[in-house]
Amino acid sequence: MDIKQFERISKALGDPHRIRIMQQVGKSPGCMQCADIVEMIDLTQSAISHHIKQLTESGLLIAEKQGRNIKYAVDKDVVDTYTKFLQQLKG
Amino acid sequence: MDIKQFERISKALGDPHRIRIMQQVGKSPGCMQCADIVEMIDLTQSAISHHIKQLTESGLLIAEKQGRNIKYAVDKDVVDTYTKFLQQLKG
DNA sequence: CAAATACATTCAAACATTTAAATAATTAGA
DNA sequence: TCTAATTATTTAAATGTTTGAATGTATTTG
Repeated sequence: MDIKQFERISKALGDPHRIRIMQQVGKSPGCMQCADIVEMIDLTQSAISHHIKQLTESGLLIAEKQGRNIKYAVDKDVVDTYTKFLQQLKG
Repeated sequence: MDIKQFERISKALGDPHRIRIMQQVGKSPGCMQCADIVEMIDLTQSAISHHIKQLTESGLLIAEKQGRNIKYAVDKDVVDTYTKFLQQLKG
């Protein structure tokens, strides 16, 4: 992982709404849809769409289109790679 | 670790200068001083002081005063606690 | 095909972060 | 004590992020 992607992921994790989205998607393996997230968080659909975009663009979430819905999942490999970079900071 | 501290740490890690500071402090165990960081990064002393403040306030760096210098070290426990929170996001 | 559903995009306003200049505070050494 | 060295703070400008309203784009269903 390069420093730029580490930065992008850290930024994506630096917002309470996005942290909550990650927690919920993590808990609901494979079956979390955007509409569910909209119900869960007190923001407009637009704002949530922006947040999800940051999470998918950083690589933390994988989006899979299913008809007119989208299913999200946490990319565990990305979390692990990020974790490794982080651990290296300990020296 | 609560969600608020996780957010603070993520934010602190969401900047390329601060990532570099973490990397260098990690590599130079116990003997990194502010002046060394100022030499390393092409920013004013003021800007670097602000960045270091974010890193210490998030808990990532421990500052130890030594005369008129300050010695920095990575708080490995904080990194580990953050890592655990992160791993929980995988579900 | 028309209407409804689900999500994305554009844009502008509100808000937050980053940076440097100037200045302050603390400490060491002459 | 006076001066130099090291780090912190205040302030203001520039830049970046977050948010919602409005609108757009697919896709399903009647």
